[in-house]
Amino acid sequence: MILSRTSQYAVQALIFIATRPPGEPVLNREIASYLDVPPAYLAKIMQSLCKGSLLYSFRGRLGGFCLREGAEKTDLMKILLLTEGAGFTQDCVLGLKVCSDATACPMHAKWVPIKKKVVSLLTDQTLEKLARAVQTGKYRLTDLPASLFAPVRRT
Amino acid sequence: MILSRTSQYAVQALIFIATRPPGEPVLNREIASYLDVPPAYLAKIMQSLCKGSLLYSFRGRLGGFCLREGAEKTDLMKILLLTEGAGFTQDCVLGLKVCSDATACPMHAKWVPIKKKVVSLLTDQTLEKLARAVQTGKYRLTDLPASLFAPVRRT
DNA sequence: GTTGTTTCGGAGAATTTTATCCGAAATCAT
DNA sequence: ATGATTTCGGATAAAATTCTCCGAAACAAC
Repeated sequence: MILSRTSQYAVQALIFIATRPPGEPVLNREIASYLDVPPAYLAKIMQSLCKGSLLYSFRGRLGGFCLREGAEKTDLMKILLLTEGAGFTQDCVLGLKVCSDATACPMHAKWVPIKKKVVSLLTDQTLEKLARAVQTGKYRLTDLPASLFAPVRRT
Repeated sequence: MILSRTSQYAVQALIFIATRPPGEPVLNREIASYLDVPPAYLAKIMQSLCKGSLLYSFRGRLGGFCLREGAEKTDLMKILLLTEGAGFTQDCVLGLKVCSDATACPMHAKWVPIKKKVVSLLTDQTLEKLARAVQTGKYRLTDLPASLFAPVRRT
C-alpha cells in the first residue's frame, strides 16, 4: 500500500524538476527545501536517478540537476522500478517467494486484477502530466507550510 | 504495494489457525514451523493479536492459540488495521501528511478509486473464506518446501 | 507438591532503511 | 591561479523493523 520514503522523495523531486524550465539545472538544496526533505539524503537519491539515466547533473557554479532529454515522458513505473527494485509489483501479498497462477496464495486470484490496475495507472502517469497537474495549482507536491500552523519564529 | 513482514506473518498465521479444528489450541511452534517463520518473532505477533481480541491464548500443557468465537468472520482489513496501524489505507502515495479531496497530490484523484478496490477486497476476504480456499488444496499458505530444491540433509 | 510444557513480557541484538558528514573532484567567475 | 560553489563517493550515525533470548507466570499431568 505504501512506497518507501526513498521512492516518494524521488518522485516528488522529479515532478518538481519537471515543473521548472527544462535545461536549467536545479539545485539539490532548492529541491530539498521546497519539498522539505533532508538535503543530504535527497542528494543520494538524485545520484541514483542520474545513474538510472533520468537526470543530468552538473557540478560547480550554475550546477544542479535537470531532466535528461525526453525524461519528461518517463512514467512512474520506470521510476519506481529504479527506487523500489525490479519486481516490486510481482511480490506476493502474503510474502510467498513464489506466487504465480500455477502455485498461488489464497489472495492471488483476486489480487492480480488490482495489481494490473495499479501498474497501468503508474505506467500512464508521466512526469510531464504530473508536473502540469501541479502547475495548474489544483494539486500540490508538498505539505502546506508549517508556518500556517506554527507561530512565526524570528532569527 | 507491500505489507510489512509482521502483517504477512499475522495473516498467514491466522489463516492457518482457521484451517484447524476450532477450539483446539495450536502451538506457536507448530505454526512457525509450518509457515517457516521465526518462532520467537511470531510469538510476539501472536501476543498482539491476542490483545487485538482476535485470538485466545492458553499457557502450559494443552496450551497454544485459537481463534476467538466469531473470529473466523474477521476480514483482512481488520487484521491489517491492527498490524499496520490505523490509516494505512489513507496514506498519500507521495507521502504528503495531508492529502484529501480538498488538498491533494497530483496522484490523488486517480489513486482513490484503486484504494477503494483494495479496501473492498480486503474487507471481503475473511479468514473463513481464505482458510477454505487453502483447504481445497488449490491455494497455498507457504512456500514449497526447500527440500524440493535442496538435497536432503540428514541429522 | 514437583515436573514439564507453553505463553507472557521485557530487554536487547541484527538488519534494513533513513539520514548525516566530510573530503575530493568538477565547474565557473574573478 | 584563486576562490566560491556544487555534485560525488565513501564512511558513518540514527531510527525503524525484524528477530532473539531469558526469566517468570500459568497450566496440566503425575
